[in-house]
Amino acid sequence: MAEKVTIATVAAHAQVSRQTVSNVLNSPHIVREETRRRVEEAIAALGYRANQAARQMRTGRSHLLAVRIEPTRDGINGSVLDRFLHGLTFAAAAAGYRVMLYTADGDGDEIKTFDDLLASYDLDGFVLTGTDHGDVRTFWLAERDVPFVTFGRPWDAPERHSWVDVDNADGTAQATRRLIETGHRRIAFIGWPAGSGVGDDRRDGWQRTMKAYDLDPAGLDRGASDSIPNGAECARDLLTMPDAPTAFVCASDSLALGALQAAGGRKAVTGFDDTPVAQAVGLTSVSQPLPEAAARCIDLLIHHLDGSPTGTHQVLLQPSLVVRTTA
Amino acid sequence: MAEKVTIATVAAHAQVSRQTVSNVLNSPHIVREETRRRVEEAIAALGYRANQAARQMRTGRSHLLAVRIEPTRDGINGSVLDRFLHGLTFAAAAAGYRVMLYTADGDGDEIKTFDDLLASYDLDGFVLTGTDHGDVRTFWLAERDVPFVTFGRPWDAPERHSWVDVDNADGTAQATRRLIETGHRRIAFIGWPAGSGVGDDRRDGWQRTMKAYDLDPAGLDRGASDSIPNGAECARDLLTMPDAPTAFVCASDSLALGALQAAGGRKAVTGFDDTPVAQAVGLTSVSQPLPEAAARCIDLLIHHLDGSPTGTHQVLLQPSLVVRTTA
DNA sequence: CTTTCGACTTTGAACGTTCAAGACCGTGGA
DNA sequence: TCCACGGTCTTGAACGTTCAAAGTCGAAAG
Repeated sequence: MAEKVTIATVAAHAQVSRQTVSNVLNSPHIVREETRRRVEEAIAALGYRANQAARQMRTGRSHLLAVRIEPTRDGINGSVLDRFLHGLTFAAAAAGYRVMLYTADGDGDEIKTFDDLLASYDLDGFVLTGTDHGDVRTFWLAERDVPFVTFGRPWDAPERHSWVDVDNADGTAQATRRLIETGHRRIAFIGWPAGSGVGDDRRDGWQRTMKAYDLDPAGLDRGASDSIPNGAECARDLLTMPDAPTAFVCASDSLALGALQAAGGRKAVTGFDDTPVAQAVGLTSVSQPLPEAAARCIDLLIHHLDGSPTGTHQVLLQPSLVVRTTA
Repeated sequence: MAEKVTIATVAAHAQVSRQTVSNVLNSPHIVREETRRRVEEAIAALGYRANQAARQMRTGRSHLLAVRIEPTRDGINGSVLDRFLHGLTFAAAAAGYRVMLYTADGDGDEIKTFDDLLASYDLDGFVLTGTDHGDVRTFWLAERDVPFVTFGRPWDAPERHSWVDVDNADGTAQATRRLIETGHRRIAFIGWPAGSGVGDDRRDGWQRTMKAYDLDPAGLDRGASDSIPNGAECARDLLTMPDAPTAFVCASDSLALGALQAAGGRKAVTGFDDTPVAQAVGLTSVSQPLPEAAARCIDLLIHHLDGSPTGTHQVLLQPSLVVRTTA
């Protein structure tokens, strides 16, 4: 059908050389006004679009970013990634970049994939989600000067690399404050076992808020791995206390759902992540600004790519409490 | 750090020409056994990986596939796409392809994106999800001989292009059969308004099964757009009937959740899609084999790319009923 | 002994772009 | 008048790969 339109086609049509067309695209200021207009008209008339592969060969820049897509971890929280991905793709497109997906089985496999993607496709950068303590992946990438941004901060050394994160403590603080303001005094926290950065942060938010209101959090704290049954068990355990809690702040919607089941709907419960499940059952939950987080990730990444490679940058976003029927 | 390893590096190391290395990679059979081994050793020793951009320039094949990522439609069903995407990425990687994401606002915008992706990145093919009746996108792609596969069949002309789909009717049939076998006789269907291929198909499965067991489906059928409140309203409406239903087969987990709320847990309910919400609340639901569907999409697409371009192929997969506490 | 053939390998060119360097041209200072 | 200069544009080369065509060599055929 349409013959392939290359820079040469445009050049011929506008009566200039290849390089001038290239200049119009990449350094418009060095081209004379009138020439530039003529070339731009030719580009529009012919529907020319630069071939990325050829450009990449010369410049070494692919305009491709990679993100890992994980096999829906626990079913409930999976859709967080979904929304984040959409935001990334959208923001990347606006900046002239495209998002490529990859899968991996564990960190070791992921590093092998990094290597492969970099060698084969010359990827410009990575967005990592779900970073661990002392994440090997970040060291591998940093060592090779591969630009990357993580969604989730490195808890051991906040300034080691650029990241975007949501203020988890503020999320549970908001939830706790809301419960206190609606009259609750005995407010329990159901979270994950101590040791995970995110989990500890969410616990902190609850604890600090309790203390700020002169409420004693002692004994009202439980930890278990993320699942509905575990949430239910923790809640049941808390309810057998002498001075049993009247409300539960939970570190995830899964745990919250368990608490909700155990409490039979008679207690106030808040979750975290505002997953579709929360929307479905009317669970009050802390919502992360995912589209904005994604956009900031792209911002930071592109800043690394285009701008000065000086230093790292951090962005901390505030979550918001979505109040529904359970609190 | 590591100097760039090109085909020339490998050639020098193995004492052969560039072309021989290329042949080892692309047509090993025309290279002498011993030479091939030597080249392969050099490749391994140097960690060589073909540069896709350069390869693409010569061959016109990018080894890139594109999928649209949508802004989580209704919140509940969103995660279906998530799981499908993971399957696609995984299957594509196994076949030497990578998956690129794009977003679009409506079909018109999507076509503009097609154009852009094809011109800029030389995409090899597309996977489309959620096709409508007489989908403009499929015509546009077919007209330009761009390989594509849809997940979801074209209801007006099943053989117009290649597709992979799940047998929706079989899903609701399984659900209905299960309810009948557990003693229910008055089984209602809550679906979408007539006119959508998928929705009609799901209704058919229920209706046919009812008739197969000599049960009269008349009057037991409701339609509303997908949401929890709508599901609840349909269920309430059905429950006011003289000979009220004891069970509800629903076309989605959202509707099922509504029915569940309206029926107060006293009636049997089945949903569709086995979303995280269903898992969370114990809803019996029809599960689509998403990883397999994704793999088959990739199969078909690659068959179009590598093999003979003769004709189209169709794959219909069977869903399975995940029995939980609600039925 | 020469020719032909086949198996294998190499060479030059090309894909579409941008970099580096050079060419052109009119202006202004010496 | 001549030259240097800055602004503008053009030319050749290169990125890493594969295609097309040509080269090499030993063995079989004439």
